[in-house]
Amino acid sequence: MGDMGRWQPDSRGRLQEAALALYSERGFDQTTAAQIAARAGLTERTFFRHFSDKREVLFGGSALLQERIVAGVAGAPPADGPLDAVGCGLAAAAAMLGEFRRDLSRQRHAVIAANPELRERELAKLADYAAAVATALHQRGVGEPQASLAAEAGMTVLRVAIERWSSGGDDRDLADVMRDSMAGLRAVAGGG
Amino acid sequence: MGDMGRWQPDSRGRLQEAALALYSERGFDQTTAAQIAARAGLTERTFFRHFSDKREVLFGGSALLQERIVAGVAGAPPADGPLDAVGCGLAAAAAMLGEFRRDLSRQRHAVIAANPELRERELAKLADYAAAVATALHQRGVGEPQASLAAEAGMTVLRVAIERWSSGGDDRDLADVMRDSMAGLRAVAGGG
DNA sequence: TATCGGATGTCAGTGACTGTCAACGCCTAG
DNA sequence: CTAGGCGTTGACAGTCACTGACATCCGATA
Repeated sequence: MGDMGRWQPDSRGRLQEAALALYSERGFDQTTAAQIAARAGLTERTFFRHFSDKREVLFGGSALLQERIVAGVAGAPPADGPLDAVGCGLAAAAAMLGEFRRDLSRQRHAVIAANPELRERELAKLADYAAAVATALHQRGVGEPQASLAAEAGMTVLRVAIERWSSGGDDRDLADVMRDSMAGLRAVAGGG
Repeated sequence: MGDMGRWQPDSRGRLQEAALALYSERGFDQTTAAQIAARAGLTERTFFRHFSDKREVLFGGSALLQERIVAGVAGAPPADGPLDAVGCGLAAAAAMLGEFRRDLSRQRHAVIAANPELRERELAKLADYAAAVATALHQRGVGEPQASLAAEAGMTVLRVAIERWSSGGDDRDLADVMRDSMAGLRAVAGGG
């Protein structure tokens, strides 16, 4: 099922590493797919077999992250309201992102922040998460537009928290930053 | 200053019309920039002089819309809280979008909804609005992360409202739909 | 050993986008 | 009325993202 290469193992992983390195060194625009492939000991054609486009190579873990978030929402206490349930999903996300090496997270975040096309793709991923979370809320009996609003608001919290954690000076655990951001949203939205 | 063409007038407008028509008929992927230009009586090279890429031709009014939103926020009553101020910006947006021919709005929305790349671009525009709104809130004395959260939450409301208004069965005024969505967010976020 | 299947390499092609330069039309100075 | 400046457009060549088709290679299995 995995992807153990026949020649050198883990072609996909090597491509991801090479891409992050080159995007950091030369910038996204100045890096060609052929260069990434060459650095990984492969050909351009093989790069596009593993990743649908040049941006996607930076978002390899997004499907897994989405699963975790949805699982967190689905596993929230039944008595929780929509936004509390989304908060459980965010906690799951924070746990998963916390496992990763923080220097790599920052490097990746810096590359994405430096390029408009990559920011677009990241927003699209967050929108995908929001759609999946809204579906999970529907299964908890939440109707529309509450489900969509809670899901999208949750992704707003995720985005703001990751921004503060990853490029700002906030050195606490991501989970803490995220709880703070959620509280901030509640204060702004509830207090008027 | 304007763009009154030397040959036929309004090259830019003709390109926008041609693009919307072709994207509707054949789909975004199946339309080439050369085809759009030909339909407008111009060349491919001229298309890319007016629009930075194939998607941007559908977002010609976004800069103006952003100005209106920011003006709405800046002009909100000083006593209003952050989210109320953002609500004033949304009202300005609804007013401007309401001036447009509704059939064209729906056609444009359908084209965008049908294509992932165009959805990405629309999300990017909304993120731009959010950044501008956050800046406007800063000038009202709102700090971080309240400004970013209120701004992003407001764009969430805008997105959900436009979705309901433009492709859903909600036939009321956009301004009404938007007020409802804002109330929904407050209920979800405030009530838990 | 024969062969099958998945991953890779090779090659040719389309189309988005860019740089460069020439041609054109309008406007203004003389 | 003419000459020259200036902004818009056309023509052309080039790079690179991405795709389809086909050959090839490796490891596993009968």
